[in-house]
Amino acid sequence: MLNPQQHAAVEYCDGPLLVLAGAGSGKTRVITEKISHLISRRHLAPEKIAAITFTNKAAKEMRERVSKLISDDASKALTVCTFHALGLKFLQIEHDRAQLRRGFSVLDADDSGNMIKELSPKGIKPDVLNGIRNLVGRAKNAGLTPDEAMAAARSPRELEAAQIYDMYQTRLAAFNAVDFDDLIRLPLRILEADDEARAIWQERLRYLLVDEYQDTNDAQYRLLRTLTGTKGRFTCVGDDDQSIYAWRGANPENIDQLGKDFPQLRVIKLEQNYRCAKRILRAANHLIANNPHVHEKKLWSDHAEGPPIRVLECKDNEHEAERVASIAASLHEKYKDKVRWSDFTILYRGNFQARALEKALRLARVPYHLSGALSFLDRAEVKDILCYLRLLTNPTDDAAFLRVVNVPKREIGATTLEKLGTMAQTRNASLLEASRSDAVLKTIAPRSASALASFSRLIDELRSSSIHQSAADLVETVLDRTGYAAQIASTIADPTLRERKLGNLRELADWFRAMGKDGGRTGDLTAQLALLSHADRDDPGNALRMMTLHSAKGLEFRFVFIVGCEDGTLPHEGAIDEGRLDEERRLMYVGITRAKELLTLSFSARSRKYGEVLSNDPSRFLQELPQDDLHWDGKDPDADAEVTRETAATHMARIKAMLAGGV
DNA sequence: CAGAGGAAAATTTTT
DNA sequence: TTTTCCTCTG
Repeated sequence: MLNPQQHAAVEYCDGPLLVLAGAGSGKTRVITEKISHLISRRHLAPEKIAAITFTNKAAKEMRERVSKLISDDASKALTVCTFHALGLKFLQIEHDRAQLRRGFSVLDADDSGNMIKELSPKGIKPDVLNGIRNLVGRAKNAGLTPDEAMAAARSPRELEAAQIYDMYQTRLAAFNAVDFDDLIRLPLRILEADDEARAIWQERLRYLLVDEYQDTNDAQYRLLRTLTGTKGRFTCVGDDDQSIYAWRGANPENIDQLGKDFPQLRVIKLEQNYRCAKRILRAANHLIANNPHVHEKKLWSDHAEGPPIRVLECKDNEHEAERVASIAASLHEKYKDKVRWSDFTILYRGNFQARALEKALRLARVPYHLSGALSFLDRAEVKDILCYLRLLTNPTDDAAFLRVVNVPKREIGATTLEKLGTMAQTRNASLLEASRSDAVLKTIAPRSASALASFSRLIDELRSSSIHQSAADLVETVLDRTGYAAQIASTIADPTLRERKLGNLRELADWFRAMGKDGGRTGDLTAQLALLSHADRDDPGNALRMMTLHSAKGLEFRFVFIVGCEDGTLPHEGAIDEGRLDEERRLMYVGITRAKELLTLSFSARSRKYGEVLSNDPSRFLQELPQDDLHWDGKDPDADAEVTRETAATHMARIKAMLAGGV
């Protein structure tokens, strides 16, 4: 049953709509119900509807939920994907207008980061390099061309970044490749400039629903605006309190921009929380009240009060991990029939924090699933094979060429490649083309030249056989014909490791099989896979989930642990230094509001960084919580059982004194 | 050109 | 402490 506000949000389809939806207020429900409503009551064809999310995980979940409301055929025709995936789809159809050739490559963040590094002065300091990457990304997200970025540069550093941006785009064009930002920027440029394309796409997508709207950046917002035209056939759902991506260019002010660009905008607030126990919600509201607010909203819940929020005070990370693991295990034991492992989650600020937890969970025999950390798509062997596929479908992809030319070892080293690179550049040819040319090969040492020649022959042979093969079969062929499989067999002594690598490659083939069910070119599938590079393994099963606070957004769990509640970790020290505490606070808010029943916060007095021991203060956010709802558990492990409540204020003072004195 | 061994850096969050 | 990168040797 929908509440009146949700109902109104679903029914209102005549103009632009903004839904300000607090945490746990049923916003995904509104979107899925609305899709169903548009199809069955408004008779809109499902292929003309697109629901846009920010993560693949959210897209997957939304598709699952909506498929229960509509027919299979309708579900298939519907577009449910991320902004980036929509951009990719656009470019694959409109590659001519984007001046890309079919089979263009999508570089992941690693590839593009490395390319910018190569274009920067060598010996550059890592933080300066990161600054450049940031500035380049910002220019792209603002929808600026390299020329515009150079004109807009206000400092020597910005000018340098703009020049690197220019070289970077030139190189991408030469490689027939795009990066993540281009997946938004290029479609936007085409739609804004090309009336015909705009008309086609506005007709093609008649209604847009955007989830997590507060995370849109400027380019994404313009894309939305351009796609929906002046009529504004869209529903945006967002929550300014859950804006946690400003660091990568998200602009939460897009929420206000909507009202300026669409004066007819209707705004509906969802304020009833269906997820959290009263106490948990009170803590969240209390915390977030410390942030400035443009849109006041008062979230309420009619759930039970719930138990106090536990705060675990620990000696060090290991101790913290052990306690969290043992509390989880005893809860699971205590409520055996009523609780599943998948009801638990442990959240943290940075992926590195998972390490200590993993160890403790293994020891406690708790089944867990790590989401987000080095997925199999990030593994070297999988990336190698993907680069082979990229090179096969896009012979000008020099980045892929460089990655695989000497894998497995073919005696093609740095000197040879440098020479090849210069030759290719003067002839305006790709590296693969250059290594096919006799004139080029003549200038290279005979041994290396013949190695290069046989490599290019190998690629050409593989390409001709690739035409008749599915992507999954092609993976097998590549493994076999390139000698990659043989290399794994001969060079890796450890049988477990060898099996893991081969298993990863088999899984890659499986992915292609699953993705290619409805057809699709190998090149297109490879590009799609680049977008999945993180965290989207299928069903983790009945296991405790561990993830960063960022990737927890949109999810809910009965039992939530947030570890590392220390100043310097959460809030992160960089954020403290730069005075960006609001976003850190929202991150904590997101974490707290994931919990339905039980919330446990923990911090440790000491932690090891690079082997060095540091002492921490408890997170300042702990003091911003309603102290009456907290239950402090001291360092003594026995205290984990049942502890007398101490007033939080005295306890906090004692901890501070102890930290100041000790260590 | 490849592998070994030692020095230096690494930890914020993601499409 | 662990991982990555660089240099040196065969």
